[in-house]
Amino acid sequence: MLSPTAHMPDRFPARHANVIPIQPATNDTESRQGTVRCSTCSMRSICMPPELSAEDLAKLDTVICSSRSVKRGDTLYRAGDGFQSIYAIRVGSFKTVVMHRDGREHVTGFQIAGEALGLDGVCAGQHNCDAIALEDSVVCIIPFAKLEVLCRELRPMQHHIYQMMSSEIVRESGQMMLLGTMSAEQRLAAFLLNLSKRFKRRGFSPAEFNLRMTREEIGCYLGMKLETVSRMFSRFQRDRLVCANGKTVKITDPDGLARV
Amino acid sequence: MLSPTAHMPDRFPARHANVIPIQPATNDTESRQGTVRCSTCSMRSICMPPELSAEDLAKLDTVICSSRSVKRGDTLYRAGDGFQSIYAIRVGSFKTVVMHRDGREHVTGFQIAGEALGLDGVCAGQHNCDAIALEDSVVCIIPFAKLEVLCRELRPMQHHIYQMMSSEIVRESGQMMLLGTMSAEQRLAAFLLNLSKRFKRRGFSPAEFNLRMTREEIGCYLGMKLETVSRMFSRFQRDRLVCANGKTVKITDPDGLARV
DNA sequence: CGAAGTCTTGATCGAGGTCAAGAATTGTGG
DNA sequence: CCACAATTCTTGACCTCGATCAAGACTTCG
Repeated sequence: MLSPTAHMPDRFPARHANVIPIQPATNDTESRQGTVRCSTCSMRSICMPPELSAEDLAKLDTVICSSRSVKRGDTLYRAGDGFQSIYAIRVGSFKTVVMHRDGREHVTGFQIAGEALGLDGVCAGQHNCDAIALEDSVVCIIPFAKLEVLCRELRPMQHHIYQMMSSEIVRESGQMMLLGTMSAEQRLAAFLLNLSKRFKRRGFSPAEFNLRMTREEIGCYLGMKLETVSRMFSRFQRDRLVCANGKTVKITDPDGLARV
Repeated sequence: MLSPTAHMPDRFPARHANVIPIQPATNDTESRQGTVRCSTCSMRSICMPPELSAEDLAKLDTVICSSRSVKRGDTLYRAGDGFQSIYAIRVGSFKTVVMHRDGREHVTGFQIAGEALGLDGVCAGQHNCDAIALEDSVVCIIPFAKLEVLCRELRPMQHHIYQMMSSEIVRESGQMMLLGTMSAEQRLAAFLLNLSKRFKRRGFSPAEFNLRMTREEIGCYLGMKLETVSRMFSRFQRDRLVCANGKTVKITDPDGLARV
């Protein structure tokens, strides 16, 4: 584990996050959002295990007590940055990007409100990818060292973190299958249905939503070129499966889309 | 049924170092109820965190105390099987395969001695893929519920499990990048160099080793057809980067391979 | 030994990449 | 508010890498 004195990359203002000592609430100098409380957060049913008692939640509030705003296009963290915290998205959305030394980029995921960021950093003590906001966003900062302490006390939290990491492993397996075996058409269909499902889970319309990412970013996630993404959208439109107008997408025939 | 001793598959000539099963120091005669001891296992430096005390190891021995033999071609677990344990490979190697309902298969990983299997099961309480032995193998059985208890007591173990899961996330990110952005030639080169590195880590020759998987399995892992795998091997041979003879591979120009 | 599985190589084809041009959308400053 | 520049998106024409089909060689094993 990195020592608490591990230096902060200078592109991050030093007041950020993890250097804040073990002190509850009031001190979040860097947050533009004020105090964060899991105990009263509307996203809790998505972020946290259901079986936490009021007492457990109080403990949680001492660990997760600061947030951070990230403007569209800005990075939450970059590959190589020292790892101190994981993040839960409160508002907005992100993409995670890994880069090969030759400059080749690949989008490994899109994350929306209620989802976690940064789990890849535990492994080597430094982040493995860039996390970039697709729109103005707010994240809860979860200092990982403190979380580990908490997880030794609260069995449900411990299990929940294992589940979160395992889910990410399973998600990536599915994405590998998509990239390894599906046609461009099938990939885009799977992508849209997956987004739809996640929006639905959060109480939004599964049928109509706004894409926060460009065709190029979608392509980079699905392993194809932006022109191909555009062509597949046109094909779906022609086949009356979706009605796509720029970033606005309306899924008119989800079953048909699933059968592609 | 289960063979009492892990034997070396005789189809592999003995002159290749890594063919010799990576034998733990203890003589473990058998499956399932055979005694396994992390405290005296030669793989421990690969499987476990270094900072465990003798006392910690004794605790570990109460959790990880049985092993299981899996014959070539047999499954350790299947997608859908209830999740109870994770596994550490003592001897041999495996592939993990996810299947789409339409029958499409994708190999998500190859695991060799010292590596873990089954972490994908935590998420939904059931395994997400099939784990199939590529050769006669032996795994340590690690009951996950007991491991969780242990991790609440032993900080280094707790952190180690987080690291293992995070490593898997990072590994899969890299594989997604490979599948999403690289040419067939680059994929095979990256695959061979990755295997080489893992063998080296275990004290075997990084330059010469035996593939335990078929061209088809490699292709299914790298998102290409077996014919393409074969063609790429021939191309590397022509360019004097590797000397491939069926399953025997000798990397003659690792730098050249990395530059592909 | 023969059968089944695995590997190599050639010939051909097509999905998706590349290049190009123009349309639509978004953002910015006056 | 509009004008205009910068992104982003769509569509067409063409080309390439890797898939597909096919045949034969080699390996493994009962």
